[in-house]
Amino acid sequence: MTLSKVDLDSSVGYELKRVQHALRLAMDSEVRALGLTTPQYAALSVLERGEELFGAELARRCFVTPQTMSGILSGLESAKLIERHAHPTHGRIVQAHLTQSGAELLAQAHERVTAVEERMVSGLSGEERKGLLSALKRCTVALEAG
Amino acid sequence: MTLSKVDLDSSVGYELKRVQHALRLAMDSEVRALGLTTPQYAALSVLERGEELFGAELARRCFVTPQTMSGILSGLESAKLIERHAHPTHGRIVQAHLTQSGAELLAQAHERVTAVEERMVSGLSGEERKGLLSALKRCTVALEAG
DNA sequence: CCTATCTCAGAATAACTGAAATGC
DNA sequence: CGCATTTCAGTTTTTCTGAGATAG
Repeated sequence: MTLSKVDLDSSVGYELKRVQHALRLAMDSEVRALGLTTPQYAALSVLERGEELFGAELARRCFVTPQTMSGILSGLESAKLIERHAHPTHGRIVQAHLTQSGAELLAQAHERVTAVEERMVSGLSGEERKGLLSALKRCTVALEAG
Repeated sequence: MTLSKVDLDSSVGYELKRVQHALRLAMDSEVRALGLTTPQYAALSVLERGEELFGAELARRCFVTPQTMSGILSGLESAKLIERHAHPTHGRIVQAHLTQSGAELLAQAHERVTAVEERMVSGLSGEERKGLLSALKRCTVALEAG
C-alpha cells in the first residue's frame, strides 16, 4: 500500500500559518517599541470603535479565552490606557473603553502596524487585495459552518 | 486632532488571524481523535518527505522554537511514531524520521486534515484557490524581506 | 581560538480547561 | 432553572535564559 503524502507548498493551511507567523513577528517588534504586546494592541483596536464592550465579548473578537482577556485588560488598565466600570444595569458585567492616552498610543501603533500590513500586501494589485480579503472571509465562514 | 481609526473588516491581518484561528480549532478536533496534537501533526508532516531532519531545522519549518520542538519530538518518540539517532558525522545533531506506524497514523491524519482544508476552500473556484495560495506566498515573502 | 549552531535543563510567562460565584 | 459573565485554581504548553558540546 502506498501512503498518500501532502505537498506543503500547495497547502493553503501551511501558507496561512506561514504568513501569519511572519506577520505576528513583524507586529510584535513594532508595537513593542511603544510598550505594547500584540494581544494588547488587538484589544485596543477592538475597543477603538467607541463601543462599551465587556471582557467576554472582547475575548471572542480577539480570539482568546475570557481568562486571557481578563489579564490583558488588567495590564491595559494599570497602564491607564483603558478604564473599566460596572455595567449600569447588569451587575456582573464590567465594561471597558479607551482613555485619551490609550487612544493616542493606539494611533501611534496603528501607524506602525498599517505600515507592516501595507508592506505585506505590497506585491499585490488592488484587485488581488480585494480578492484575498474576500477569499479569507469565505474560508472563515466555511470553517465555522462545520 | 482627529485620530485615524482602522476598519477591522477590511484588514487583511485581522482576517488572516480569524481564518487561522478557525482552522486551528478544526484541525485540533480532527487530529485529537487520532491521539495527536496539531503541532505533532505538523512535525510529522514535515518529516514525511523522507529527509532526515534535526530538531532545529524542524522547528523552523513548524514555526516553533527549538525547545518546543524538542518536547514535541520526545512525545512522538515515546509514541513510537518517529525514531531519533545521532548524526553520522556531526556529533551534536540528532536526526529524526518516521516509523512505519508513524507514517500510517499520519496518513489517517492527512485524510482528516485535507478534508478540513477542502471544506475551508469549498467556496472558492479553482482559479481563486490558486490566487489565494499565490497571494499568501507573496505576502510572506514581502514580510520576511523586512 | 573564535564564531556559529545544536541541544538540554531550569525558571518564567502565557494560555487553556474546569469549576465556582454572581446576576439576569 | 437555564444561560451568560467573571474570576479563581490547577495544569499544560511555550518561551526565555543560560549552559555545554561540536563543527568550521
